[in-house]
Amino acid sequence: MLATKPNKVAAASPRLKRKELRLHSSIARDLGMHIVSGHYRPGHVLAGEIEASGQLKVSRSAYREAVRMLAAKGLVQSRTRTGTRVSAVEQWHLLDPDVLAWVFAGEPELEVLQGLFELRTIIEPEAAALAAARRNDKNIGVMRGALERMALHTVNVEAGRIADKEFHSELLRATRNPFIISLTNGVAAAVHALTEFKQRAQALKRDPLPEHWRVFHAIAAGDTVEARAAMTELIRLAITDMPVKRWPENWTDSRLMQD
Amino acid sequence: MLATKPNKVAAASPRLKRKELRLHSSIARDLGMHIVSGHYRPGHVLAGEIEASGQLKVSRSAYREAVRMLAAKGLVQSRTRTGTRVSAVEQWHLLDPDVLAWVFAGEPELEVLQGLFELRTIIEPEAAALAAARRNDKNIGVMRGALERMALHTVNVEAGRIADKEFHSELLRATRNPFIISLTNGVAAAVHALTEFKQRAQALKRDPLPEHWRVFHAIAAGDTVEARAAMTELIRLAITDMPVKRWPENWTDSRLMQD
DNA sequence: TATATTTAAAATGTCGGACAAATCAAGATT
DNA sequence: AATCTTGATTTGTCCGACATTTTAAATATA
Repeated sequence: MLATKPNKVAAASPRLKRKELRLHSSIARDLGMHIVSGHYRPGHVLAGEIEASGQLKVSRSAYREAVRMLAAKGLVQSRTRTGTRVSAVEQWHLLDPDVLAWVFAGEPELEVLQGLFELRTIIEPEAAALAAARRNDKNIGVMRGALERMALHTVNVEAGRIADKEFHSELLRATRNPFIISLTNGVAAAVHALTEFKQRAQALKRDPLPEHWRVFHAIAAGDTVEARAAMTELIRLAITDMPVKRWPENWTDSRLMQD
Repeated sequence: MLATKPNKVAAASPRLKRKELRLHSSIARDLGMHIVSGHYRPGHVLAGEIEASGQLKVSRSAYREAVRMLAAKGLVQSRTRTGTRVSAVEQWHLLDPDVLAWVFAGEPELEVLQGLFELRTIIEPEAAALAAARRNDKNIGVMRGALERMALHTVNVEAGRIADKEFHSELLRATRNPFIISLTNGVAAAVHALTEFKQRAQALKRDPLPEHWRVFHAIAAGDTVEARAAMTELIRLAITDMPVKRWPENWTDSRLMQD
């Protein structure tokens, strides 16, 4: 502990690896992933603080702080004497960026995939229309830059996927609607994980750039109608790109363009 | 503090008053409301844990757990040596039920009101259409019951507002989309606080029941087109009911029915 | 026997103090 | 001038104790 001051050899250390989470955060992440993955089901009562923290070899304080974080995200609920139990799925804050990322870190179930695309189909075309009406020059610049980097790297590598994420984030930011912007972080995280998931299954054959540029040009031109249509098409193509054998029933019909 | 063991006299105490939050939760609530209300602005560094917990007369542990909860909701970020600072608004999880409730507990700013209605205008008509396509008998029963209680109490009293909230919650639940359902708790909390806000300003003159029944009947009949239209109208009326002097510019035009 | 009351237990909640780790700023060294 | 060292400050972690709440068992009571 003493006299072993680490010398400064590895100064330019490659700390790009991971975020180096604090203890309580990494406990929350592990526990959270176990919960959303179904390992701990709703209604399940976690081990008591003493036992759980003992098994994890951490202090009760750190463990409690982790549980507080999960409770803040609606995943668990603590009561005296009863213990800490996993909440019903309806209580989960599924749009929380962390929760969403945890959900899509594993192999998301078909219904979940479908649910996310459904939400995107509802939100993003209207968001694109709003963005077309309210974007400023900075928004346009960031979006163009993101697309150029996306073209440079392709979405088959991490840098390209990050650019993709930034494009969508900046688009939502251009709506000037704080609630829609708040969806950004969550949905962006999910889409990011999702693209990774797609990549795991198979390299993307089709080039997704053209539909992105179409959305961009519509927004840059301030054409709300075209922006809405372009975004609808972009999401439709993204759905077809998913390595899913068969979407349930007549899914896309039952919802879109009913009128 | 000592030797004053409270006897069990007030056994049947009227604890219906409040939820009797735990210490850490009430600290988080107070701090959170100060943050979202603008009392602590983004970038502001909170007092150190020792000082802050000392001023609040609570232990450092309880204070830290409160901060963890706020961090889980994206309101603050803690770093060693730097301290705990209020995050940028874009980082806030505005759709978190607690955060949303805190925002609308005060006098929400016009832009925020506008943002929420904008989101509802986008989401809820499509949600109503989905609900019409996927609702089951239980959904219909709950929604009918909620509307009947709403008619009985009117939205000018708490019981009526709760019924209103349940109607919208059950509607979103009927979409069978977990992400949309997750919006439930948040949006419902906001609408609830909002109706209270409206009530504070003036008792509602117009009876909101007819448009609710129209949505209900459309969903019960499985008519997606009518459900979408009815919900659009319901929200439009809700907007006109808001005690707002003047909505910014040509707000509703710039967005809806552009095509 | 059935009911009500009391008692005991078990879990989270709160407290206080101590030390560790990280990080920034200023000072010392080369 | 640049680098290294040192120190100070703040959050992070650990530990141990007690309080509070709630459930369940035990006991007394009708």
